Formats: sequence, structure tokens, C-alpha cells
Amino acid sequence: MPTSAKKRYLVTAALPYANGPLHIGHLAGAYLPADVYVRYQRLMGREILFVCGSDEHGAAITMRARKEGVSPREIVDKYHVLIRDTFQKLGVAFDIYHRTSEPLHHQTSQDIFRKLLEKGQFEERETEQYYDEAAGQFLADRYILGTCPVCGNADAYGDQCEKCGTSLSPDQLLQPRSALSGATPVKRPTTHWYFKLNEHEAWLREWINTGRLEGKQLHDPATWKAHVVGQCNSWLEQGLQPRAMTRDLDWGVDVPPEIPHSEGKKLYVWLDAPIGYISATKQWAADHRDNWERFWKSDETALIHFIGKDNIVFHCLIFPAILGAHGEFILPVNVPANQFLNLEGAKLSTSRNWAVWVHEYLEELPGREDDLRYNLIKNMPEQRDSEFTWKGLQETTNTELVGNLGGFIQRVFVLVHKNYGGLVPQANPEQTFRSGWNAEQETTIDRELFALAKKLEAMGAEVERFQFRDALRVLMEISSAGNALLQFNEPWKATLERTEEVRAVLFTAIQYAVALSAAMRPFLPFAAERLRTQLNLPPFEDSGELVALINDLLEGNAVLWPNHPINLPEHLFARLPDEVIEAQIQKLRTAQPPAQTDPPAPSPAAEYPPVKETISYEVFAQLDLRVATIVGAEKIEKADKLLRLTVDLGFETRTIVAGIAQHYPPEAVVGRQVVVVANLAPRKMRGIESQGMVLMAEDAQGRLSFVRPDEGWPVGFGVR
RNA sequence: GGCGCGGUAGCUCAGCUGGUCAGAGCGUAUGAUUCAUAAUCAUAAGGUCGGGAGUUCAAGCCUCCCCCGCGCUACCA
Repeated sequence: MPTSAKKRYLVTAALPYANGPLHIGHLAGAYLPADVYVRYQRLMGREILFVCGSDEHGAAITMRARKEGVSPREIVDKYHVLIRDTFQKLGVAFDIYHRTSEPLHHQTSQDIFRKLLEKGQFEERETEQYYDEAAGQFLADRYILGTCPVCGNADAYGDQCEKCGTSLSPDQLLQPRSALSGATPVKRPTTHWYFKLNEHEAWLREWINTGRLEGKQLHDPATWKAHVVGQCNSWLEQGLQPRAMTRDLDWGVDVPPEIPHSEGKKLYVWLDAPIGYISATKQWAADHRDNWERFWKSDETALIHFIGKDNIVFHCLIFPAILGAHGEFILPVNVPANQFLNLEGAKLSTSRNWAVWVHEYLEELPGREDDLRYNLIKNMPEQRDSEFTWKGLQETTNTELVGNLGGFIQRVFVLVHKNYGGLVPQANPEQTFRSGWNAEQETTIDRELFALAKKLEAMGAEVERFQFRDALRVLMEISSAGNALLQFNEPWKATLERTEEVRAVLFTAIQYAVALSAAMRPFLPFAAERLRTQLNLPPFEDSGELVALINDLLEGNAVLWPNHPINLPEHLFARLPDEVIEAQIQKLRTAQPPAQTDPPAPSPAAEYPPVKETISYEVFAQLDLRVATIVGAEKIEKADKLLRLTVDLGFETRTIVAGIAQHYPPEAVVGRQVVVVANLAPRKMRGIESQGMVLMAEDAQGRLSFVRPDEGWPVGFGVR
């Protein structure tokens, strides 16, 4: 079923995590496409609700709060306000920007949890988890620090090492310690609720790939993006596993207290976050005396999730499974996830501060919201990763916005003022002139307006297909045709015998300007509003203006009538000067990690890892380090990082598996002298027993180098 | 290593189920124009559609192999 057949729309945009500001990647990934889509549908007179809000739970926020010595509440309050205001300033027009720390959201999440429990969707599992005896609580993965087994970073988290990006489990950390007390955690049994995702695999597969569920056609899979379906099938092929939906945490939504063993348990943030869409809808409905259920529980609603590609699995498999398991909710008709935006040739990186922060942009380039929106939409990563450059922003602003679009509007206004004192001229409908769409073609006003309407429809069709770049291109084609219309007919040569022709041309041109004001609205809301004011038309209400306009044009009717007074010309856009661009490029190149009080995401790793806890000589002396020679090396099958080394210790030869394959090819290490830990407990990796460990030096980039004695040093003796 | 998505003109990117699919915008060149923020309009470039093999009357678009980028995943003592 095409989404346009639905009665109403519910659009969600990924909930921003409230522990850092927004960057342009967030905008290009989820918020701008959602905003364009929503604004367009409103202009087409469709009922559409656009919900979003701050995701305010999870261990990353409590961790950050601890680090900054404030409460989690202070963190989320700060970023909630910053992010909300950033969206507002950029013109992202949510109907509601809610937050998951609201009581309403807690209730909603708990109700859904209860329902799932009632329907037997959970299994309780007891597992061993790290427990901090000093602090008297279980430790979430994020709360366990230790040395990364991959890169040696002493401050890796239990779920991930942020230095090398490796995903970890707490058990993999060397020397685990509690982030709360610093104590060495101990294992204790704890109970958690696992959602039986595996039981939903079959219908999810069918639903994703065919759009059918229980015989009903819910969506057309051909309209889903290839990378979205691909990623889902990739997961489905590997088999879905039950997933823990609770955590031992002290910040988040409580597991409903009446449930046995619920004490100290919170809902997993990934469960409660998408439920935030529902609670935001509820809040909106409460504020507007409306019924939220008609958005979430009606087949006549088209639910669309706008997200970045990192969220695909959750929005296409796990959350739908939860909605399906619950039984009362509709499923999304599409999840038009975008890929990633790169910046000046490199991936965005919050820890390296390689980003353009939206709130800073708004401050440093005031009045240029639309410039950014335009460039990001034009370069939106719809099918693959794409790229933002400052030069590119300057180019699109100066050539396309200022030159083409702004230039056209300026020309029309100046000419109408020069010729007719600022009043829309009266034109003869029979008068012919050259078409803006084809210089060879003689045309009349109604035919020109019909062609214009067709273009507006074409633009809308692209928006419906989530092809926002193409939609923007069509918009610019209208502006170009307007310029061509003027160029071909030269209304500035208003000689006496051409009076009627010039009137018809400028009358048509001003209709173009009106059409553009509406067509621009989804993409360039601020400029659209300014143009509206210049045209001396009432402000946008974002309800059906575009569809009304298209209908008029299709019938050859004008949308601005003779003698309507327009205001004096005023530049719609401003050129972006070189200095501004250079300054931003400089800023990026010299970017320092942000101050501790206002950093993005997780705080950057210190240049040098901190010195570890002092140990006694006795502990040190337990290490048996030996000089050895690598006598053989080969790549291990199916492992990117591993080499199987044969090392000669003099008194014996051992096999050691080392994670150095990405730093040294096998042939380059044979013959090298190294230092090995000779008394490390053997460990199997990829089925091969590793009998020790080779010492490696590491630099700030994570590169590795052998630690070795002078050339030709005898092997087998100790290191001290 | 497995899986997924990409690799198309100098740049940024479109190309739906194989047969006007070899394209758009920007940049560049030439010409036109001067109402307009050194704005606009017209025309042009000739890119072996990552490489190789195959299927087909016909392949960027299908199959196989290889190379590169990104993501997920495994591995990492």
C-alpha cells in the first residue's frame, strides 16, 4: 500500500542521546529528511504528527555525570535544552520534543513491559555479573573499566574500548575495576528479563522482505532502501537471539516494582528509547485533547521512522518485534535510514572533535540556517556515505541559493517595481511569449502555469520516495526555468510595442515566485517565510498551501492576482565570503578536544594513558619475561588480527598467538627478537593455544612495535 | 574471516523490474545578455560505468572471481 493511501502519518526521528550536542551528521542522517518530509506533507494538507525527544537514560549518561561531578539529571537537563533549542533554531518543526525522563514515559514503558511479561515474551535468566562490593551494587558493562585486551588502553569500558573502537564484554577486560569505587568487582548472580526475539524471526523475515504479515500487505518492500533491507537480512540470516531488556542500573525506567526480583533493575535504554516515540505522542495528544491511539493503533496511520544507519536493526527488527509481540501497535511502513556523512574527507569523530557542531554553527554563522539545510539536503547520504565540505557549503550558497534562486526572485521584484510600481500587472491570457522550459516554444500564461504545477508534483513525488536530493534538484529546476523565462523574453526591454508581452512574462514570473515560496518551504523554511513576506502574503500555516497552489495552477489559474502589491526587493540570501569559510576550515584544523565542561559525547582519551595502580615488587617479580626469536609466523584463517607465531626461547619452542596481523605481515616478523611473557596462562584463540604473550609498544594512533633487545642478543634469558 | 551496502565525467552524486542508461548539478571552455548579490541563459566535455571472466540478440544494471571504501559481526590476553 502506498503511504499516500493512508489517512494520517506519524513520523519519528531518532531520539538524540542527551549527553552531547548535535553535529551535522545527525542532521543529514535523520532530522533534515524527516523535517522536509513532514513539512511537505503538511503543505499538502495531510495530517501528520512529528515526534521526537531526548533519550535521557543509559549508563553513558551516568558515567558522564560522575566524571563531571554532577547528577545525571543535570547532564540531561543541560543537553535536552541545548538540543531542543538547536532544533528549534534550525527550523526542525517537531510537533513535540519530549524527553524520556518524564513520568509519562516511565509509565508508558512500564506498561509495555508488563504487557510483554504477561504475554510470556520474556524469559528470566540468572547470569553472573560483576558486582561492586564497596558500592553495594551491580555494575553495568559501562561501569567496568579495565585494560583493553586489544590496544592496552587502561580505561576501556566493559562494552567497548573507545580508543580502538573494539566491542568488548566485561569478561574480556584485563584487570577489571569498578568505575564507582575502583574496587575489583566480583561475580554475583543476577536475574534479568530476556526478550524472546528468536521467536519473532520468521514473521519479521516475511514482513521485511514481502511487506506481508498475517496475509495483510503492510508495506511495499520495493520502497525500502537496499541497505536497510540488506542489513536486516544480514541479521536474520545469523539467527536472532534473546536479548536482555533490563539492566542493573540506578538511572532509568524501573522494572515495574510489583514484579518479583525487580529491585534495582532498570529497563534497557534501547528498550525504553523507542517507546519514547509513543510517550511523546501521548503527551502531544494530552496537550491537544486528542487521542494518541489513533496514531499508534490504527491501520490508517503510516508510521515512518527516520534514523541513521546505526539504528537500522533496532528500528526494523527489535522494536517492530516488541510492537508485534505487544499486539496492539502498528508497524512502520518504512524506515528510510540514511548512511553517514563525512567531513572534509574524514569520518566525523566526536572524540577528535572532527565535527561541525550545529549550535556553534548557528552562533558563528547567524542567519545561515537555510544555507546549511540546503547543502546538507543536497549532499544527503541517501544511498551511501557522503561528504560535507566548507568549500561545498560556500559553493552551494553562492551559486545556487544566491545566484540562481535568490537572483531570480530579485530580478522579478526589481522588474515589477520598475515597470508597475510594485503591483502585479494585468496580463492578457491570449498573449504569447517564450516558455521558460524551452526557448523555442511559444507559450501562454496558462500553459506555463500548468508546466509549473507539473514540476511541483514531480518534486512532491521525489519527497514521497524519500529522494530528498532529487526533490531539491526539481525545486532548483523551477528556479532555473524562471531565470530562463526572463532571459528568453527580456522583459527589461519594455518597449512600447512589447508592453503586453512584458506584462504576460512578468505576471508569469511572479506566479513562479509564489510557487517557489511554497515549494521552498520544506527545505528552506526561513527563506520561504521571508519570500512570503516580500510577496505580501500571509505567513505560512503549513496546512495545505502547496496542494491548493498546485490545484490552482493545474487549472491555469493565477495564484497572485493583478494589482496585488508586493514589497520592495530584498536579498533572499547572502553570499558566503571566503573569510568566513577560511575561518571555519582553520577552526576545524586546529580543533582542540573540547573543555571538560562542554565536551561532545564521551570525553576524549588523554594523550598519555594514566599510570596504573602501584604494585609491589613481589607482584612484578611474578612476571617471567624472556628474550626470544620468532622463527615462524603465519596468518590465522578467519581472523583479521591474529598471527600464529613460533618463538624460540632457547630452552624450548612455543606457539604464541598475537594480535598483530594488521601491523606486521608474517614474513616481516620472522627472525625478529622479541620479549615474551613466558609464564602467562595458556589461552585458546581461534582454536589455537597461545603459550605466552609478545610485548608490544604502542603509540597514540594504536600502532604497534616490537619491544626487543639489541641486535643478536642471546635468547632464553630473563628481562628485568 | 562472515554478512550487508557502495566503488559511474575534475568534484558531489542519479541511474526503478537488463534493450534512448551512459546522466544531473557544480567546476571548466566558448558565446549571449545586463533587469539581477562579478548574478542569468545557451552550447560543449566525450567518463573502457573498480578490474577480469561469463550468461544473453542485448549488461553499470544478471552470474562467478579479484581489488578498494564504509557498516555490522567474529577474532584480539
